[in-house]
Amino acid sequence: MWYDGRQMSLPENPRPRLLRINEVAAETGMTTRRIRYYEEVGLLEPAARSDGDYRLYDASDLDRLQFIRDLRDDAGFSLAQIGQLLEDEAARERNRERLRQATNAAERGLYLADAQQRVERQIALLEAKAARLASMIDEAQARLARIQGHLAELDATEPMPAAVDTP
Amino acid sequence: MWYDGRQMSLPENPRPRLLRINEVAAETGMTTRRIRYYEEVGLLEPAARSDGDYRLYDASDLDRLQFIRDLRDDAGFSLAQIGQLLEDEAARERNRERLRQATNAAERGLYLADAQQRVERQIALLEAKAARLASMIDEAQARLARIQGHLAELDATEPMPAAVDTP
DNA sequence: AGCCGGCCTGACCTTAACGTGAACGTGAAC
DNA sequence: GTTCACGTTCACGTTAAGGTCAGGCCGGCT
Repeated sequence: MWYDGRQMSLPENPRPRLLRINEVAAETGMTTRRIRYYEEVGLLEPAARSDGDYRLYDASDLDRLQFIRDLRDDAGFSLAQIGQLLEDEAARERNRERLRQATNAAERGLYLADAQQRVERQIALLEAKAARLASMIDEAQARLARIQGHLAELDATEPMPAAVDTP
Repeated sequence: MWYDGRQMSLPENPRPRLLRINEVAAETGMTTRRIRYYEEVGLLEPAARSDGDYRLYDASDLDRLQFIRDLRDDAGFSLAQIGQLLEDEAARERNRERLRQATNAAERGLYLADAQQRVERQIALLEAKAARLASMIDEAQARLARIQGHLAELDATEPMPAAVDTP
């Protein structure tokens, strides 16, 4: 990649530091297979490929992978749902490019408005899930209260539930 | 609320009205196969079997099924995790029996204390999940804020994003 | 007694989400 | 230039969570 010293002219590059799949796996705690699988089902495309077709990931790919894992493990979404949440990878690629050479402000505005919509949808879905969870917690607490009520009732009529010990 | 078929003590039996699997399926919106599968993996045992080996479910079974579905669909737990949450079915059966002939108050107290512990564990797990979800929502809102910040920045330097129309 | 739909078990089929090689190319080191 | 760990694709295996018959009993009605 760099041995060909040419190109990437312009005012000094911030050295993107692309990672190969094994490093990504180490950093995210996922297996390489899993990362490739996510690509296979369209969840993320590596930022680039090396000369010899190695996958090369950048920081945004790492973030995306973490996000996918959170959505799966914490929020419990299926990969299909996650795919919908993240919208299609093609659009992301287009946007990535569009932003990179964000020639004018209008284009940037379009991209940002799009991103805003997506994030808003994500938040809505997450909040819906959180609401359902909250109501489950409410129910559980109601059950707990009833149980504790019964216990109190017992304690009132009985002297001791014989739990500590009586020599 | 689901595992205590208590009350109904003494005077006149309220005719338990047991349901066959198809009725349960209709009421819960699940398939019969699914209900049998949950039994197969130890999530719930029907309250009884008929003379000819038909599964017969009572109200507490219905509640438990609903609870299982909530845990799966809303909270996103796997059936294995749900199994752990609900503790083993054998214990439940023992408790059901223990309670039915709740001879003395001390026994009732033991049962209730056990139930209390279980519900407390359930609540803890649900709240942990809710917390993770909440932090994901926070992150998403942070992203949203950043995007909106960029948009505001654009609006400030640019006259119009050309969205309304200019004749 | 016969009917017929519901129920039973058992067996195989399916899909999602990976795991586990096989066979072969890469690339930085020695 | 050979080595050897790492990478690639392709293919088949596996587990969870059911779906879908098949063949054979119930059971309520006539």
